[in-house]
Amino acid sequence: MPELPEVETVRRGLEPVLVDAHFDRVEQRRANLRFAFPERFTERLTGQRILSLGRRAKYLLANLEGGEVLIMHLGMSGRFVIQRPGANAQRPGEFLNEAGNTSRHDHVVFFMSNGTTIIYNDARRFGFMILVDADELENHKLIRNLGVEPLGEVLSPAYLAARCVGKKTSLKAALLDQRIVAGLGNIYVCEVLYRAGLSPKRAAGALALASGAPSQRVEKLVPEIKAVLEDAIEAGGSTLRDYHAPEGDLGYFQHSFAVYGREGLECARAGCGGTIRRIVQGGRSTFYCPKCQR
DNA sequence: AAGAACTCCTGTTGGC
DNA sequence: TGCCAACAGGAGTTCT
Repeated sequence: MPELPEVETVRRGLEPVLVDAHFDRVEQRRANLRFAFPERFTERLTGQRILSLGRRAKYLLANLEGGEVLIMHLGMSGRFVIQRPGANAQRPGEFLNEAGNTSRHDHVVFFMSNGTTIIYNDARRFGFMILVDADELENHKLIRNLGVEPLGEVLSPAYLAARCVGKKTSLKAALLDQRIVAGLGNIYVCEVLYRAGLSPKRAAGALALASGAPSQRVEKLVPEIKAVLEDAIEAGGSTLRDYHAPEGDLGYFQHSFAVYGREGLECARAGCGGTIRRIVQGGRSTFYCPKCQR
């Protein structure tokens, strides 16, 4: 499901109900998601107070008072649902499928000391939760190879050019590579390349000059990465199929897509007149305008 | 060693 | 209407 803007929206939704609360009880309803749950997962959480809820790339990081960090990843279909104390126990209608029930995909339930119940639901089970010592977090194999946060100062044209020098892989694949820029996913890469006027098929190495210095292309690209993500966060992320923020709110950035999901439609760029195409790169859909993205 | 292909899993959708 | 292949916001692992 979620790329950086959706994960950040989820983080902001969970923060007020998680931070400073304790886990009164944790229900773990299966042995694994994408990975096995940690040993004694529920025992290690129970009674712990959450000091803060952070985000790195598409990972949510709950810092626990006892010194461990609960790392949560939503995969493709993971989501959190918050039930307020005293609220009708009925799940929000938006979440009900034709059978009137999605509870078979409710894999983890947090019962918090402030009375809220937080349900982790994940139909495809590509998400996961693990626990690591706070001191080990930066060295953890899932974290240590992540590239820069796209919204931080560190992502500059010079950085991206340096990371792409000599790369023969496509610009699309390079931007999806979490080791280079951490947090972009399939939708936002398409949107970024459109805004920057760059073909997704172009070699990533074209972002650097022969000297390794940033090219004009990357000077254009980097500000668009930041702008698209900021716009999407501002909009509460994108709602496709079944994505919801934890309170059930819908994001609305999907109404701003210029290319994603728009195959066959006319390019919206003034004076372009091209037609949006869908191609497959690395087994995933890429949407772009062949006329104005070069 | 880079880059591409394959894999995990379930639900929805679109074409016949 | 029903059936079934294609596709879905991710990314670790395995190949070439």
